[in-house]
Amino acid sequence: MATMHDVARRAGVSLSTVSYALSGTRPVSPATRERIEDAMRELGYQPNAMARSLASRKSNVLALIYPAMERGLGGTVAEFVSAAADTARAEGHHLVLWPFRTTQAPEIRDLVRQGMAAGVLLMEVALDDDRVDTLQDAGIPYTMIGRTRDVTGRPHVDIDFERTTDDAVAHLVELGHRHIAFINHSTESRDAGYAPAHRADAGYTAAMRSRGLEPVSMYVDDSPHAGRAAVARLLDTEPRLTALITMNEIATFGVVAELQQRQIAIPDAMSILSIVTSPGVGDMSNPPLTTMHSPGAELGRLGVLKLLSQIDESRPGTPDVLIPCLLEPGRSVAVAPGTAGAR
Amino acid sequence: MATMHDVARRAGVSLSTVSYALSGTRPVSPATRERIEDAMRELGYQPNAMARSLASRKSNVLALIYPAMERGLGGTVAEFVSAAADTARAEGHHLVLWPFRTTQAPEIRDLVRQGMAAGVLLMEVALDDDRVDTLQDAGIPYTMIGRTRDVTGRPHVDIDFERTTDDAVAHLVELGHRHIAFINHSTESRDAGYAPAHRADAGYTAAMRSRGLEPVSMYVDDSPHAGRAAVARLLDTEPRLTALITMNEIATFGVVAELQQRQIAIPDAMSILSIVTSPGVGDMSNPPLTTMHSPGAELGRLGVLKLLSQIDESRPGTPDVLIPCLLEPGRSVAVAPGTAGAR
DNA sequence: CTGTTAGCGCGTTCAC
DNA sequence: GTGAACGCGCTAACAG
Repeated sequence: MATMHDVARRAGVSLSTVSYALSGTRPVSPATRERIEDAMRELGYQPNAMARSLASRKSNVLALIYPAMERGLGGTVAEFVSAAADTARAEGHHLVLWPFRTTQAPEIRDLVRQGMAAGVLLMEVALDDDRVDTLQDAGIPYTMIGRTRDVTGRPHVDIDFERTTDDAVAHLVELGHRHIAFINHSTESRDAGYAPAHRADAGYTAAMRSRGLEPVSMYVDDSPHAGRAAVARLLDTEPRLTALITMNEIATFGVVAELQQRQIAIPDAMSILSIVTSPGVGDMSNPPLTTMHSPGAELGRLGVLKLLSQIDESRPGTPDVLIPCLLEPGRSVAVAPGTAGAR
Repeated sequence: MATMHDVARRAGVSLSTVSYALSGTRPVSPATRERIEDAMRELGYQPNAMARSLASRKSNVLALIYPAMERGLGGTVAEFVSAAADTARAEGHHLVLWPFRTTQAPEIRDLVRQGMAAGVLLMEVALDDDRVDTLQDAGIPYTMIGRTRDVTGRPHVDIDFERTTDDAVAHLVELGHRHIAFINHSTESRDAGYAPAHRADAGYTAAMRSRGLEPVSMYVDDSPHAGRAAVARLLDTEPRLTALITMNEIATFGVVAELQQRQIAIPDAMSILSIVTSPGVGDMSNPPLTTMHSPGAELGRLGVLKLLSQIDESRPGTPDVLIPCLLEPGRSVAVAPGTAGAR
């Protein structure tokens, strides 16, 4: 491994000149700059990241904590990670994932204190999350992807679940639907304080009530079988149902299968609107589902920028932001049966 | 942030003594050791990882490259990551994930050269994989989780697809099945050189032929809908079918749904054996699927140990290893219809 | 068993 | 525009 010293000698300049040529902190004449660059190329020089961050007292690593390794990374998270990594790179940083469980807040804190990262991106934030408190107390730069119950003074970017569920209900109501059920994640996730389940439920309920409609919301396990069972129960208790909003990809597979088996036509007899989905899931069903797609990439980008603004005081601050999911028409939503004409 | 210097002063010892007390490289008397530990505690001392690896010329970071961010992480990978992280920690290292696409081999190489990691774990290795060549040429310690076409001199741990498929066929044949089809991943994945698709297909085919049976293997997209279509086609072309081996979790959902819709009883009329699955997927169907579970955790552990042995010459070498998936009985496999009595 | 000291590779303040 | 020199926090000889 060639060092800066080697480059300097080969280029016939001083060590610091090489440093300046590299960082651009100080003007360097085009001639010497070229000589330096040649030397670097010839030697295959790579600056030593450790020495650099030791001397500069700053790291260019951003750590993304993704705790739900047990369940794996969903498509939404994948989009998020890709965008976050690209943004970090564009800003001269490196995004790395640290596979820590939610209970490992102290480990996360210590790693940052050891200089392993300049700041932390927290995913899968629960309504009450120890990690947030720990990082806040330690004065470590962080940004939540998601939100705790109370967000005052806590930098975050998140999906706007309230707006998304309201948009979903509004879309269906415009098409004449009056009896719309909501299929959420499992009761276990709700009880564990899984924020999306809470916020979406609250949003859906409010959206229905505000339109004078009766909410029917269900918590369903993430499995096709549970999805089928949920449909069976719903049709039983609410026969007038004409539309379903689902926020549970795996269960939605079962929902579709059960409806098909019962010869309930999608979308003519039953509309399905799958919200907070990852890319591609809509096309995995037949007919392709109408979805509201998570703003994963946008959140990744904004999350990184927000974190960088926490780390580097000189950067412009970025606002906390909530982004709704965007409607992607498929063929699983139609005018409510019995509704006159088009919308 | 307190430094070692601060600790030394507070404990009334020399700086190097603190270093030795920390690393254990040299004996330190219990008395002074205690004083040092007290001082560290009182100051909330955290060793600076950058300075340490700069001085020692070694990093304690292991990078796991996971390229399939496009598709997200499956459950198998999640098991792998958890075990790998735990093993790394137990060995005094840190596992971090680097989200790089397969085309970014040079970036990976450069990051290691910059000292950002001591070695690299490669996942989703294709039959022909640029990353492997790049790392090998650069002399960077690495271990494949998976295998290229040619594995001579290329450290790896992987699923034993040949053995797994043979075990699967053997299990079904013992139960009297003679007409057994195989549902693989998509043709696209195969054409992209996705190694599991190739190896499992070859293994299944050989396993059938060696028993005088006719292989019927299909490449199916990873979607419930494609799974349903595959079943329809299979029943059409091979009506004597009594068992299916699937290596495609999402498609399997559709397979089950289609069979149910056609009133083909699982497992009485059709056995389903889902191989290379992640934990929990078996229970997501009804009846719960009989599966052959990927040795994710074991691969994670062995992969890390193997990488460490590449990094540290003084460690005992570990052999390349192939581990078959393990049968986990569910209720989707039974004696072939028409088979007299039990096995 | 402990202390002293010379680097590790680079950033950065000073003088020139 | 350039170079010399010091220090970032720590490891690892080298001396006792």
